[in-house]
Amino acid sequence: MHNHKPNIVSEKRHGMTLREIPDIVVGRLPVYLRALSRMSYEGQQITSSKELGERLGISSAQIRKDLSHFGEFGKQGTGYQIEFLIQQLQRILKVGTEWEVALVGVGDLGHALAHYNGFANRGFRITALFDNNPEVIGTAVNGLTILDATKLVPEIQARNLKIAMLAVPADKAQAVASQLVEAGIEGILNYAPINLTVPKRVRVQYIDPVIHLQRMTFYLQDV
Amino acid sequence: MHNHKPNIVSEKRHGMTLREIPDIVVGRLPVYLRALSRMSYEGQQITSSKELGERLGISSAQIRKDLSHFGEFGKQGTGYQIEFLIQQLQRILKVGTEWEVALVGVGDLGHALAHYNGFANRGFRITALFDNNPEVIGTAVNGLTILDATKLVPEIQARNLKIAMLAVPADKAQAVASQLVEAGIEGILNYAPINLTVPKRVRVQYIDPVIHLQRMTFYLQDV
DNA sequence: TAGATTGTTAATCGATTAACAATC
DNA sequence: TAGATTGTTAATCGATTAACAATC
Repeated sequence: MHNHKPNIVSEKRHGMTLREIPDIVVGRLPVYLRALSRMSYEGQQITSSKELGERLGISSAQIRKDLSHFGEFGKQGTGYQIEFLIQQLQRILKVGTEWEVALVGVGDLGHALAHYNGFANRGFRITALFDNNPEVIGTAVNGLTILDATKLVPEIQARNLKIAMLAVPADKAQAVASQLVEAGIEGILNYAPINLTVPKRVRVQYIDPVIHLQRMTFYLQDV
Repeated sequence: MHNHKPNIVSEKRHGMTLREIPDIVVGRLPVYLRALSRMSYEGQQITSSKELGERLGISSAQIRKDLSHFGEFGKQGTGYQIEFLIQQLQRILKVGTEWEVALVGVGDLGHALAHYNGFANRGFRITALFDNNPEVIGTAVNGLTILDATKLVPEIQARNLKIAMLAVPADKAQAVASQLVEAGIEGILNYAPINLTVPKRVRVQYIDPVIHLQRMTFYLQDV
């Protein structure tokens, strides 16, 4: 049977009770972190829930409530020290140091991901590339040698990787995902336009541009 | 002031009343469509809300309720004709025919998107490429000539494009987005890791892999 | 001090689910 | 017919917001 209760996780010891963190709150924290990092990059030192909310199209109350699950990070009358709040969110999200990430599938998209410099300073670094195409195995992309996908399980185990990006064709995605699970991967970022079946302990996030486009066309006038 | 009510849209005339469709429901329809298309591709002809829900990790009641906003598409005792339901969802999402899409920024990611064959048959086709790099302007990618980004507004207007993908560096994204709005674009799929400010009538969807990764690491054990 | 903003509470609002009559 | 499944209702559950005491 499915568990239709929201996924929640215990986080803060609060007096004697343990609070639970709704998934939807966790989902907003990276967005807060990204906006705060931008503010910091632009030289700003302090912000308020009101300002941050206006930037993100979120109510100030929601931001304060979300943060309150984890502690008290602001000052009445003043707001939040941006650098401090960034540090706290990095700690909460466990992105204070870098996670090493495996990338499976080095086609066009895989190449783009391997070259992407947007992972740096945000907690991730691709350190292993896999493909099953004999013509590319052994070649280097962005300084990393592409490994044989048949060695995926032992290589990932040996490196103790916990996160993988999946950029293989849709009809290969489930088989590779199962291998990733076997190798001990606990989080999969899936670019294949297909729903994966994995054990409950493994987190899957989906990126499919068409899903986003179709969410927009619903609201557009037919041409 | 912000409008913090959920975005809702009138859709179905239901007796005398007009129903409103919550954003969150609209967001699930493309996921249903993708799964149904997969089932159809695999030769299946009929499904039920129970089966579809189990595939997606969603309750059957939710699927039935979501669909009920738009009409009655199933048969008691039998379930849903997959092809028929696909057609209905395509109509509702307005992806029965192809939308022409502009792509701005033909770097690594832009190349991958220009080559991606996952848009075909799902309602979208990239028909215009723009970049500001003189070395690539005029060259072709996947049969499309890259146009000068300084011509973005008149070109998009002339072609009457309504949707654009934004794959430029973060520090250029807001400026380009403003141009897209000026050109009459009504939906932007933004790959730059930054929040865009656009008029309310313009829909923005965000794709930032790091956001997804950070949503996963929250739940992982620190290494 | 006066003004601003936090963290939190309680109320409101909306989404999800259980249950079932209808019916294929 | 018996079994299965829909579409819908009402109840439950959870998320958001308004409001405000606390306090910087």
